[in-house]
This record gives sequence, structure tokens and C-alpha cells, in this order.
Amino acid sequence: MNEGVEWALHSCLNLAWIGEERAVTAARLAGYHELPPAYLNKQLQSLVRAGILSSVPGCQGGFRLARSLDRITLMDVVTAIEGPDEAFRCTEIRGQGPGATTGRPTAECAIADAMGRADLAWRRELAAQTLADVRARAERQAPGAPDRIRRWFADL
Amino acid sequence: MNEGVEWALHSCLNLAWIGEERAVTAARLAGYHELPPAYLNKQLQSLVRAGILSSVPGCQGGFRLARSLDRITLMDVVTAIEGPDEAFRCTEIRGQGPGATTGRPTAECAIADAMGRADLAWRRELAAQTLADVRARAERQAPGAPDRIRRWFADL
DNA sequence: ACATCCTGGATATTAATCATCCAGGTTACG
DNA sequence: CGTAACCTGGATGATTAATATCCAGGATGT
Repeated sequence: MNEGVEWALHSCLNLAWIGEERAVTAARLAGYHELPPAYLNKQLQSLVRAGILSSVPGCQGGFRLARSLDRITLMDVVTAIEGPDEAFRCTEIRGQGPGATTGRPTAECAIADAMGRADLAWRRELAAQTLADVRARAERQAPGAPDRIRRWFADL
Repeated sequence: MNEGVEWALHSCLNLAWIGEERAVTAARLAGYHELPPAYLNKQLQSLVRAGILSSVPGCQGGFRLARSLDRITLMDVVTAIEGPDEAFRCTEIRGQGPGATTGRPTAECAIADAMGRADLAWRRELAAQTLADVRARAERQAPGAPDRIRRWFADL
């Protein structure tokens, strides 16, 4: 799985902790975790295209959350970064070689179907968790983090 | 996800349909779906190491199922080919940069925890399905397949 | 005007996957 | 015996995806 998913999730939480007042620069978000700024910027752009973040161009511009954390699921973020494809990709090797059934279209591969069920269970669990849930758990585990983050992003 | 998972699953089903009487060569299993023989062989070796297949070396050698399909889950095969790591890998970017909490060990990252839940749901679904289930569904969708496979592997 | 900063495409770099090859050991068969 | 078939494991190369940077263009505050 793309490392950008982790960056995107942390950045969304950071944006929520910083607050809505102003947009935050990609370089600044990257600086907080020492991530490559240009590359994080790409991931943030994906979040914008997915409608999770909104971006402000120009001077004093940057990124902010397009909606509140309780309306963003893990599934939203994963799909935005990773794309819609499922992990298991059926290449239909049934249809290759002497085993191929000539002519008529075959029913769906039972193996792809089975793997698809597992993928569905994964997505369901991702869709069941909002970033608000994650944030709440994070604050319970590290109560000092929100303030620390707010302070760091506050000074110039 | 590794393409070898698909090959391994199809090969296990084929071995079950062929029957227990004799071992089947990697080249022969590969030939049925026009897969690269040497590379499929590698995947079969992984299945042997995982105890899913057993191999007989030497002339007239090959591979056979080490146990019946109802005792092999999708999880077994996926783990054998893909390894034990989960898809989402937490790189603990919390601990990098100015956001790092100095000193004491931090509680588990709430994001990694949340992604881990989804991974668990995925694995549970994989572990809940045996290859016998998959075989049954495949035979319902394509009743002619078992015979066709048996015949192709039967002649020299 | 000018500096800042997002956008999107092009491009380079690095790692993972896909695939082949070979030497070594094992077994059937003549 | 000895030879051909076949698995084993490591080394190696080719291909593709992930990672990362760069730049021209447009937008915006000062």
C-alpha cells in the first residue's frame, strides 16, 4: 500500500487540530513530519480532487479540510490516494491455454469472487471508521498532542 | 498484491481436480494456463514451505496437495505467497520532525490501529473461506471444468 | 509589480515485482 | 550403474511501479 495514505491521514488530522481559521501550506505540513514537500503536495492534490480537502491558490494560500472529520472515512482517504482498484487483480488465467473455454462468456471466476469478498470486508471496515473516531482515539492516547501541534503551526 | 496468489489458488484447485494419484510437474501446471514455468515453480515452492503442498523430487516427481481443500483457507495461501506483513505499513512519522515526543515510548499510533482493524477484517474473511468452498462454487458455475482439467492432465 | 503558493505535466531515481538461469541433490527406469 | 527428469535454492537480469524532484503556468495577497 502506498505510503501516501499514511501521510494523508496524518495531514488531515493535523489540519483538524490546527483549526479552520487559515489554510496551511504543503511545505509546512511536510515540515512537521520531515516529509518530502513536493511529493506530499501531490498527495494533498489527490485529496483535493477527491473533495476531502480544499485548496487556496496564491499567496497566503494552502490547504484546509473541505468538511469535518466525522464526514471523512478511512475509505475516502484510501480511495483518494490508492485509486478504486482492489488489491487482488484477477487476470483471468482460466481463459489462457488449453483450459480456455472457447466462445461464450464465462461466469465470474470463483477465486476472484472469494478474494472480492475479503476485499469487501476490508472496505466495509474502512468505511465504518471516520477520521473523527481516529482523532478521538489519538487524543485519548496522547492528550498533549493537539496543543503541541497547534503551537508548532501557530508560530510563523 | 502479488500475481502469484492467483496462480497458486488456481494450481491448488487444479491439483484437487486432478486427484491424489500422482504428483504433477510445475511445468505441466504452468502449461495449462500458459504461465512462466520457472516462476510458477517458485510460487509452488512457497506453498511447499507453508505446508500446503508437498513435493516429490526426482524423476516422476512433482507437486501434490499436502492436505485436503477443506483444510486450506485463502488466508493460508495468501500468507504463503505474500508473507505475513499487512498492506498498510506504519512508518511512525509521528516520531519524525518537530512533532516528535522525546524520550518515553509512545502508545500505538491511532491511525495504524484503525488501518489494522480493516486489515483484520480482511484476514478474517480470508480465513473463513476454504478452498473447498471456492471449489464448490466453481463447480456450480462451470460444471464441465473438472472433467476437462482431468482429461488434459491425464494424457501424457 | 512582486513574492508566495497551488496545479499539472514531465522527468529522474529507487525499490519491488516478474522472470530466467544454473549448479546441486534426488528419484525412476533401463 | 548411468542417464534423464525434476525439485531446491541462490544468483541474476528485465520490467514495472513507487518514490521524488523540477518547472512553467495561473492565482492571490501585499
